[in-house]
Amino acid sequence: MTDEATHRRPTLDEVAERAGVSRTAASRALNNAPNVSRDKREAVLRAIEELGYVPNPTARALATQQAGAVALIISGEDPAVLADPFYGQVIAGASTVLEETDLHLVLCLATSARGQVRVKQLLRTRAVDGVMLMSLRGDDPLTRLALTAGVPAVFGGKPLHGDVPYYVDVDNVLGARQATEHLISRGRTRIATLTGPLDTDVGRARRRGYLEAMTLAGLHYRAEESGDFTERSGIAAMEALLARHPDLDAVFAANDNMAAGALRVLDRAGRAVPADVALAGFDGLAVSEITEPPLTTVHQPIRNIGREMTRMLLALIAGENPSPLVLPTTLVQRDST
Amino acid sequence: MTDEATHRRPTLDEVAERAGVSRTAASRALNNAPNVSRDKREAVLRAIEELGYVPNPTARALATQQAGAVALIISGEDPAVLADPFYGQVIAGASTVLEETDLHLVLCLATSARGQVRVKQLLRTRAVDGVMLMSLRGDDPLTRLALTAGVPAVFGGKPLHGDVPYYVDVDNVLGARQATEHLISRGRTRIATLTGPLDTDVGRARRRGYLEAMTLAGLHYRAEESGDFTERSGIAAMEALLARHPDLDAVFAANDNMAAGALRVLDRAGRAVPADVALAGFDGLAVSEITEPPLTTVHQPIRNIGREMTRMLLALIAGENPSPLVLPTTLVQRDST
DNA sequence: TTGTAAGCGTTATCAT
DNA sequence: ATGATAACGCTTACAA
Repeated sequence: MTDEATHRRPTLDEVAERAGVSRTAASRALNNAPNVSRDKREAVLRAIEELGYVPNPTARALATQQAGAVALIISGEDPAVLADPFYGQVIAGASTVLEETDLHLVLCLATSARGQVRVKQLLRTRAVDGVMLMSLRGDDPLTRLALTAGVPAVFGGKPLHGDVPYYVDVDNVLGARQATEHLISRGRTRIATLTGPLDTDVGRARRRGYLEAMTLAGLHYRAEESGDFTERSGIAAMEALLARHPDLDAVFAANDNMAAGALRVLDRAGRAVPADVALAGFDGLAVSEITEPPLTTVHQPIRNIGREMTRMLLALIAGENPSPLVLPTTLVQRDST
Repeated sequence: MTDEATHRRPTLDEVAERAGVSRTAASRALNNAPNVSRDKREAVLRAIEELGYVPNPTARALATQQAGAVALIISGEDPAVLADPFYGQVIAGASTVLEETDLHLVLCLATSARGQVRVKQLLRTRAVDGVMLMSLRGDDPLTRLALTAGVPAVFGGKPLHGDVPYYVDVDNVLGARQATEHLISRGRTRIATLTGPLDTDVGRARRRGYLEAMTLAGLHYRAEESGDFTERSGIAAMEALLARHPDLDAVFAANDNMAAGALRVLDRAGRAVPADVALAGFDGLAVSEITEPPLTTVHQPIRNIGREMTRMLLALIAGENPSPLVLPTTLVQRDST
């Protein structure tokens, strides 16, 4: 009603006084506890209304020893990781779940030395009630830190080293195997792969899926280059691959960004896709639909990953003991194969 | 050192006791205030070290009346807006600035009814020391709310209605005009435009730039369809455009996502780009590089927008009175024109 | 059902 | 320089 910009905000004491009750009663009414009489409660609510009272979250947090927030921690080489629309989806998924609670989402990029330090502080000071971590490298000190910080932690994708009790992942091995088997079913035999970073579980798992499929099919052809999931790295890796293995007739890229990069290289090299070289990616990002030709890819339910990570964290905070989750992937065939 | 998971954390009182000083002295040493003797300070720091003390941010926040966090509020139709890599860049920019402070970043999606309510509460309860708002629609109630909440607020892009004192924007009119003039310089005369949402400033501004260029060049051709900055909407809009104005020879799309969609439609319709139809976008997102042909686009320094918004907010919080900022754009010519 | 009083862990004030 | 003492605004035993 009135301009609240300059007005000092009323406290619960003032509400209580106005309602003619004790502060305790006011608090009870505010948090609709059972043990308040009808009339007192109404008096309090009226006073709250009249005074425009809003509770002070910080004071409440101090009293209840709950921060009222959870953090999403994104590790990685540099802040540019966020350019990958992947994270936007995860965040969106997390948000929709948090909306139903009274928890806020704190976003932390642990992508620089300074950022790592800040995350460390976040954990040590227990400034949040729980954390979700993504994109940890094999030797990321954050893994151990998160596990010993005494704060509920769930991981998005298993870290490479160290067993973590709570995580949400997709079956990367199976997905990659299916993509490779699909390429094989299209009659390809000289199938190469563009791997992700081999110091991450996801990078290794997708490579393993490729190898499994090749082995199971009795194919002995092997050709690989690794990248870091960016399109740029896909370009470099594909160039190297083409130089070293000019006879390849198919490529399984560990994600869509790298596949998009590979596509450009193949294009420039005059290799028709899929006629000369069949190409499959992983993720099911928007980019896979807009390339020419659109990419066959292994779709993973990214939004769900964010949702499920958050649900798991909430369960953990509530004192439950949720089981790790492995979400399914689905092969989406498009014109690149 | 010890497993802190179960151990109760020491308080400042305990530090003081251990150091044999008053809590006041301990507090002073902790925040390295000037008025502490050398030996007392050292004793305190030693005690802090030995006890593994970390200050409680909530208690500090209550005492100092500062939340220790700022919020980035993203409005929009649905949570899918985050799929746009645009926001990832803004977030990355904001993070790099916040890393140098002791402020956390709270991310809020005001994309659902529930989300709007939560943002409202965030503002009313003053749970953060300042807010940055993006993607507000013309009639977005958040605009007024943010301005009257008594919390420092900076806007990313001017809201359509209502003058806001603090914002970071790019010169959308000029950028769009340059893109259109570029198309004209390539000999095109029947230039159409795919606009953004016309209830946003950015949507209208880019349309205006198009109109200005056409008028200045004495071109009377007019053709437009509007979308919502998604690739999907670009497809629909381009289809409509092509149906109604089959004679067009160039298109200025209000952003790269829509341009990418338009490209697909043109492709399917057998219109060669740029031979038959020249196509330009806006943003300079990664997508503009990977289409075939790559897109001519108006590049805006997205990362900087996040950085500058944050800097402006910090200045505001510090009690300064920063000036609004309009960042420059640059035309990047690629093969689509 | 009600209220008193004791926290929660800091910082800020004000004498000394 | 120093240290009581009082905020900060809420929750929660505990007693009545």
